[in-house]
Amino acid sequence: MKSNPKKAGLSSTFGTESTIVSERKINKNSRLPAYAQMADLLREGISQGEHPPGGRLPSESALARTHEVSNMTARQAISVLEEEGLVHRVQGKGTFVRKINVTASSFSLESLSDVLSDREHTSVQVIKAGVKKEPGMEKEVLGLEPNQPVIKIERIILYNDEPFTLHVSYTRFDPKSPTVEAMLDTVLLTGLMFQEEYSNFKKGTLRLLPANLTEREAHYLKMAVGENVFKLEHLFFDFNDRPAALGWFIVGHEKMPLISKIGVWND
Amino acid sequence: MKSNPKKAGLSSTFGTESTIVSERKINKNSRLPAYAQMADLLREGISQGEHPPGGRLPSESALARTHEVSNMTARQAISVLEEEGLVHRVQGKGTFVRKINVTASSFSLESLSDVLSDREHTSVQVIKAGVKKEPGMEKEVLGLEPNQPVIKIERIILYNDEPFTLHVSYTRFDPKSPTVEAMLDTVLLTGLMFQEEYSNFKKGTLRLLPANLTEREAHYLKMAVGENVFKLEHLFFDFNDRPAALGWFIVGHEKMPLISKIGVWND
DNA sequence: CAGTGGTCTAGACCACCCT
DNA sequence: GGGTGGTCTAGACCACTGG
Repeated sequence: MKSNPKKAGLSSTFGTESTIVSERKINKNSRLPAYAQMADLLREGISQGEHPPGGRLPSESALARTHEVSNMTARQAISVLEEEGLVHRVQGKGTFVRKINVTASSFSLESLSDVLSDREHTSVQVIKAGVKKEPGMEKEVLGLEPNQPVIKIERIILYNDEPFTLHVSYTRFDPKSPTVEAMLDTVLLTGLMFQEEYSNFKKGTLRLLPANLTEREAHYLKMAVGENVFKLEHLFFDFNDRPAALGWFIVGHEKMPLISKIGVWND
Repeated sequence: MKSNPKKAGLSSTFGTESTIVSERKINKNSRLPAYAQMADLLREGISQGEHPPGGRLPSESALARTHEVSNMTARQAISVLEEEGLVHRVQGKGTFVRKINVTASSFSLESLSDVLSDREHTSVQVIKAGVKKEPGMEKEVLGLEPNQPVIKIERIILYNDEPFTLHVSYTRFDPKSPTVEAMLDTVLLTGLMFQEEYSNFKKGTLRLLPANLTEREAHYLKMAVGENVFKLEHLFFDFNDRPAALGWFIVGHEKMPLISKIGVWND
């Protein structure tokens, strides 16, 4: 199918050689599971206008009947499309093809992940690491008194020996905690950013912001002062639900493209 | 549980009144489905360290046995946690508790959606609308000759009569197309941004970028020149897979907070 | 009321992993 | 081979929607 590109416009859908997608059979001996084949058929049907945006899909039981599978299998097929954001179900009414919508999309950090999990080509360069005793807003966030110490680390993560991102973090210094070493490991070196994650944190929040490079940041990242970059703030909590570490990454947007596809992509 | 906050640290998990989460029964007469109750129990177990990060959950059949439900139901419970990003399954090996990881998160535009779908408090103010005949890079993207016309629209979306976002769009002008009106409707007024979406596009890509307000943008948005903002670019394709509309939104980051939660949040 | 999606069962067989 | 997740069946009953 995908190797036979043709003009598949709304009006040319029913040409002589084109088959009605919804009538194609599924092959139960294929390595591809029945539900996946069925999802493909439905997706193609949507793509070719057989089920227009806003329209209703055949009911689950009808689909199960025509494709000769059980109810649960048909349901699973539809679930695939639902997770892709292509359809949505309404109990008692039916399953409807979603109309395309910018606000329905989401952006993942996998491009960041791809780079950082590639240990072969990634290295870390510590700029500054030590105990900070002066007051600061980070202590407020971590629930500490102004005179309690925190661990501050600044480092650059390099990819192919080129600066990729700058990471600043503040971690609560609590020698009584058995997890402090693990936290340090997490925040300092390997954790948070490599495939083999080491984090012992329970939960966290992230916030993405637009920013401009400061002189200092630009220096370390070998970029121009004022350049548009992303600032990715993080705050992590330990298993006692106490804030335990906060910080942020500075990374150029061309190094971390945030792209999202919506609608029906058949490739 | 949630109304009884206590220090539930790793070492204080097995206090006198706390029960081992995994041994609590599910109530088959509850309005809450069995799989959801089971997912809650597992989530709580993870939250309290019963299943530490990196550890393996009991097998699906074991969980089905101990909770006295069928295999499929236990499986569905685990699927909930998997969709939440809390566990991941490996065929032949087991289901494992994910270690927390910044790069695993994703950011949705629902804060934007919330505002734009609130028709009560939203209005649109068109700055400029017309046919552009001069060459421009937008024509290249749309696959047009330099002298073919495009429709250009600039408008502000207001929320509670305050400027919320600036939208610029270029749409292919193709009077022969039966969908051109629908496209116009989509891009101009209601579509793309309100709950009742009208889009007849098949697919699209979005890209999020950091930017600084230009003088012109700042003027219309009543913000300061140079302020850090998000630029959300979009490109939509019609059902013939031809690029049909492109444009971008400019929106302040405080109006569109991009926040993501990761790990175990029990609330 | 009939039709829809949502949940659930008690099995079955398969693909995969490890020992 | 034994354990794991992945797929699948042929039903059942429920909750919700709309006429």
